[in-house]
Amino acid sequence: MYKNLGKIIEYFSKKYPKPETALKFMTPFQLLIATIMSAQTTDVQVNKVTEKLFNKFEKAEDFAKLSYEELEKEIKSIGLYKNKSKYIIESSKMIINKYSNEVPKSREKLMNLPGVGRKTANVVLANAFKQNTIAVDTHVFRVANRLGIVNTDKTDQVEKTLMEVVPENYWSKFHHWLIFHGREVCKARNPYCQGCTLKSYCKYYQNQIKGG
DNA sequence: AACTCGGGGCA
DNA sequence: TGCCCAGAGTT
Repeated sequence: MYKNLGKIIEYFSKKYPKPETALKFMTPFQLLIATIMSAQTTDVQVNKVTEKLFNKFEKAEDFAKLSYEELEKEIKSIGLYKNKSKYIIESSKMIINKYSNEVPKSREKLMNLPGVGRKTANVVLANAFKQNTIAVDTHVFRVANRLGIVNTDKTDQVEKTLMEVVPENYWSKFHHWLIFHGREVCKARNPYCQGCTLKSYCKYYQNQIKGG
């Protein structure tokens, strides 16, 4: 058991009493598409395009009909739009043809869709299907390593260890907490260690002050 | 294991 | 205006 976890949970519970997904939840299909789009960009950028996009195109059939070029125009502002347009359209086709027009509810099947890796699959499982998972994005990965809750460069190992160490009823909250903390305080570059309440529990900070 | 895809935000 | 940020697929 990671010894500072109680303190960390206590701090986050106060600071973020009711953490929620930044991606606006719609249908499971739309959440899947929004999550595919969110790779290598921010939820803010994705939310800028989804309202208009889902107003024009609602269901898998609507996306399956589009040409790559048509969809590229709609989502250009999120970047990596050629890949993502292809992933979205091909995933839509696969959902229709292979999964009876239902977003699959298993991780294996979700990860079989183009553009869906483990992080995206876990986000969909957690938010669309209320399965208890910890999706490991770059924030979760970085913050968990810095705090010293995990010590690994393997994403799958971060997920595994967090699920072992964090009480199950906190998995979803913990996921959001590390993301918020990673964005606002424990940033990839120039983290605000001085103002961070968790610094006395943080391996990264302790190493910083030791190193000078 | 390294490379590719690409825009927005910010110093 | 150039650097940094954020996942998945391919080679």
